[in-house]
Amino acid sequence: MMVSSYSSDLSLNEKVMVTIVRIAELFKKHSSAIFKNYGLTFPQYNVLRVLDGYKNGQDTITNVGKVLLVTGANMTGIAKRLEKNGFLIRKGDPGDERITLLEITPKGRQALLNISREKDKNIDRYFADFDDSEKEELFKSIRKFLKQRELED
Amino acid sequence: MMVSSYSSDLSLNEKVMVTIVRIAELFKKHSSAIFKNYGLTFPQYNVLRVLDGYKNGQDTITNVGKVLLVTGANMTGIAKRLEKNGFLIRKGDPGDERITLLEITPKGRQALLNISREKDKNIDRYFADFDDSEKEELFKSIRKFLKQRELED
DNA sequence: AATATAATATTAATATATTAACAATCTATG
DNA sequence: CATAGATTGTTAATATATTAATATTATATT
Repeated sequence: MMVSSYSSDLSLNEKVMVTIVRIAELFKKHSSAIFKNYGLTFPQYNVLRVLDGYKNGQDTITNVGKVLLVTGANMTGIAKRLEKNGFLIRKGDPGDERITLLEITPKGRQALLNISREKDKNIDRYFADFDDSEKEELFKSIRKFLKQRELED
Repeated sequence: MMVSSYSSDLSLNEKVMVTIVRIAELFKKHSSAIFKNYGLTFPQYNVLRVLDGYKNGQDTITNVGKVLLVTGANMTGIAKRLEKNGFLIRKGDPGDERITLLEITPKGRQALLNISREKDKNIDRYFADFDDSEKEELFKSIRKFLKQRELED
């Protein structure tokens, strides 16, 4: 099987990008498999995670989308499915009738708690061969990487 | 705006994963914007890229899917749309009638050539602040990272 | 040779994602 | 105040993605 022959021409830069995309995809697959047992998909989990970070458990659709890089049209569907399954409720903002507020429910918070341990175990598996200083180094490196590109837009 | 308050509780490990997913998503968005001008989506481009790596420009649906971490059911639709737009053709394998071979067309190869320069320029932007040794270090680090997890399945 | 199992690909149902078009509300400017 | 423009969210069309069910062909086992 010549499965990997095509990658031999890639520049080092492209190899780094391909590897990063691959890690992200593997991570999403593994995480999704965990979340599924609790009735959540990957983006749905992340929406709850953002809401859970606020004391009142609320944020607007637009804000959550900005944090997660999810477009508004896409957020509409994700929020509707989350509401249908009782993980959040949607309510209008009294001060601005254009706005739809999302508020995580107790069921939503509980789901995050239930998922927590398994999720962390999955994450930690990636770091089995890294010591603390290596980890810090890697984080600094990819943060610089991300910042470089985020600022350009 | 308290947009980032939720992330303060994340462990270093989780921060690394979140950052990697974010880089991958940004990269996909930027790449997609380029490919779109040539009539291709991100996964469609990657399928062509795999086929282009073989001298005969051919591979089975299953093999391409394995390389790209795309499920078979998903490959069916992607290949059909690529065929509809003339970037590849589908043909049966004379030796095994279960198999559908994908073969990149001259139009497909030309599209890759046309995209090449812009694609590389986009990639190189991420590395503006990295010298060669830093880059090698980063690559080694994330390769170890990926291998650790790929071997577990 | 007959049949059970495996491999390959497709279809259907549902969720995610993007862009474009739209509707409703808010804000700013004259 | 009136209205032009911006903001917020939804809908529609299309592509991607997963899982489950299915059909077809290959392979293995008896």
